[in-house]
Amino acid sequence: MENNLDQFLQTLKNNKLRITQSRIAVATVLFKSSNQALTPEEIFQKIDASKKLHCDQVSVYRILATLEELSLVTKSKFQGEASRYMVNLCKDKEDHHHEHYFKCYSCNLVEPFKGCLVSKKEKELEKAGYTQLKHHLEITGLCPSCALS
Amino acid sequence: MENNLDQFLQTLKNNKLRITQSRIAVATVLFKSSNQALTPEEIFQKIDASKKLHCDQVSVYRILATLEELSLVTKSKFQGEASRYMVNLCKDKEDHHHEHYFKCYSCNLVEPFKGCLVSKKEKELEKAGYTQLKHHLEITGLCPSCALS
DNA sequence: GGTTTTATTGCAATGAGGTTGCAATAGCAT
DNA sequence: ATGCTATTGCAACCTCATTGCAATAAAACC
Repeated sequence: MENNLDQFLQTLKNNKLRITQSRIAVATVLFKSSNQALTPEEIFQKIDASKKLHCDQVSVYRILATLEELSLVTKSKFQGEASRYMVNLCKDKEDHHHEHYFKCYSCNLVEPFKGCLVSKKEKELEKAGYTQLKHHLEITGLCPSCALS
Repeated sequence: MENNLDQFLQTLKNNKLRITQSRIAVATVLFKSSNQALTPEEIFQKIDASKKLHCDQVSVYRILATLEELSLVTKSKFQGEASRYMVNLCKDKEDHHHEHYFKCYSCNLVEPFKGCLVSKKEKELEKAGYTQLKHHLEITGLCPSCALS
């Protein structure tokens, strides 16, 4: 994990961004919970609880925006809820450009799934004259382990 | 259109709800712009501009929620924007339970499209143990007429 | 190592979009 | 015309997020 974190921070340097205590703290929290997608609030709480550093919640928002631009984290958004962020563990950026996520409403598990369900429909629409199409898909429900209990 | 409005209001009565000036005003605005999907704010502005009635914005929210429950209006929601509402002109409720909408980011045209793109994926997920699946899909872009200009 | 430069941060304020509690009002059944 | 109660208006509050600006800290330079 340290290696991953170091690599993560190195990417900041490579993009001429500073390695600050706040950025280290956000990254560390994300790596420690790399199996979950966390909200800015949750990340802020974890940093605050550690008492190692004071980091404003606004800074968490700004840091996450920066990390997302560098594709170091992926953001998932579900209706009526705060956005959630995870470290982007996949090296291959292209391949990892997931667009769709499932979220369990019980345990908040977020998982991306590959293959775009909408691209076919988009091609149809393009033939009909629509342009600059974008889409956003959310699937929610109970994940297999929550479904059992 | 008057007939439609009367029918619309009759549905309220049939559900033991009162036909109030505010509800008439909201319904009238929706019928007058039945080719557009309006935000609560826009509906409020239009009522206010007519100066025929004072109707609080909170009431517009509440009225729209009521109308949606009765399937008299359909709601469409796009990321980072206010919800939009249109009169549900289709009589067949089942058939008209569209889930997906396209929205033009230039003219704000909203149009539903039939056929669920996600149901196949959902069946796969159900086989894998996921339950109580719901989804939300948004497509945005330029509609054919905005794409030309 | 000390100084300078400027990217980043903290703080306070603001914004959008929406909800809630409660007293006052207006539908409508009788 | 009266009474019951569903609706409304108002004020307050909520969540999630963004912005402006002065203070601070990273890191490049000497």
